[in-house]
Amino acid sequence: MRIVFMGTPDFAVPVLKALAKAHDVVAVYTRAPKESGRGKKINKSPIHLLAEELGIPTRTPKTLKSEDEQSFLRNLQADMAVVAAYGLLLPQAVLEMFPKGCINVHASLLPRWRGAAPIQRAVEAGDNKSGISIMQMVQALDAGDVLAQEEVAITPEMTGGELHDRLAETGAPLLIKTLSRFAEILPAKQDEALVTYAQKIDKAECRLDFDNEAETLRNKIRAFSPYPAAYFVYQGERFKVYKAAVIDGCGTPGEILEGDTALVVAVRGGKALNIERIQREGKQAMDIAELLKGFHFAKGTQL
RNA sequence: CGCGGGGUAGAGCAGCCCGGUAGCUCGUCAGGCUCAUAACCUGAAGGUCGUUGGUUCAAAUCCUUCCCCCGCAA
Repeated sequence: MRIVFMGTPDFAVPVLKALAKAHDVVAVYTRAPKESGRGKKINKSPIHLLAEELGIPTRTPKTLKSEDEQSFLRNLQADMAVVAAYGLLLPQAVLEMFPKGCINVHASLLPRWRGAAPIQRAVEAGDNKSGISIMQMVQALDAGDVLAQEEVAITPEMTGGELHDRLAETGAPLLIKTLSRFAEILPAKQDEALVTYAQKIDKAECRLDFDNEAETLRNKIRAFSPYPAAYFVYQGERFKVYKAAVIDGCGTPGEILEGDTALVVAVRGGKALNIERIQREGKQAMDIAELLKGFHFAKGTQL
C-alpha cells in the first residue's frame, strides 16, 4: 500500500521502521524542528531523523488545515495514513481524504486511557495491564473504532520507560498484521462507559508529596521513571527518584528516617519508602548505595 | 550566544573561595582473629587531580583553550 506516515517521538520510531519495510511509505509528516535541549539548539524529532535516514520525503507543517498542505497530501495519492503520536490534530478533510482512511497506533487498551500520556497514567494508576490499540481515526480524541488490540502485562516492578519500550515494540508488528488483513477486520466500537482520559503530565506533579499512601507514591515514581522523573528537594537540591520500595516505618510523612546506610523516608500509614535509585543534579543516575559512599542525608530532615 | 552543576584511585564523594606532602567511605589484594562471616583488626597496592597554555618559588586550588557528562528551562 501507499502510506503516509505521521509521527514524532521515540514511540513512533519502531512503527515507522516496520512500516517502511512492509509498505510504500510515500511521505513522512512530523512536528517541525524546534529550539530545545541545552543551548536551545534546533533539534529534529526522532521520526524526522529516521525518515531522512530512510530517504523518505519529510514534511513539517505547523498545521494541516491549510489548503496548500491538504492538496499536497491529496496529490500523494496514498491509500491511507498511519498516525502514531504525531502531535497535531487531523482536520476532518484529511481524515476523509484517503480511500482506506487514517488509522492510529495508540499506547493503551482503549477505551481506557485516551489522550496524551496513556503509558505513564496506566502505571501510575497501578494497572496490571496495558497494550496497543490500532484504531480508525475520527474527529473526537482517540474515540475511533478499534481494529486490533494486543495486551502487554504491567509487572509490579515495571517502569513507565520500560512499558513505553515494550509497547513501541508491540505496536509495530501489530500494525503490520492489521494492515495485512485490513479488509477482513470488523471495526469494534469503544464502550463509552469505560472511557478514561490520560491527562498530560504536569511538571508540578513530579514533585513528591510524601503525605500520601506508600503505594501511590511508589507507582508515581515508577510511572515517571526515567522521564519526566519524580523528585524531592533536599537542601535546595533536586534529587530525582527512579526506584523505591515500600517498607514499614513510623514517622511524620516526609521525615528522613535513615540517611547513611540507606535512604528511607516516612509516608502515611506507618509505611515508608526505601529509595533505591536516585540522581543528583549534575550527576548520572545511580543506585542509592553508591551515592551513600560519599554523600549522606541528615536523619530527621523533613522533605 | 537561554540558566546552572560536574569531570580528583575500580565506585561514590571531600579538598578549590583563603595556592604549600592528595584525603574520606566502599571495593581490591595480603595477613590476622573467629566454628564461621558480607563482621572485626592490621597492612598494602592503586592517582599525568578531563585537556591545552599561562601566572607563581610553588597550581587539584588562580586565569585561559578544547573535550566529555548532567540538572533546569523549552
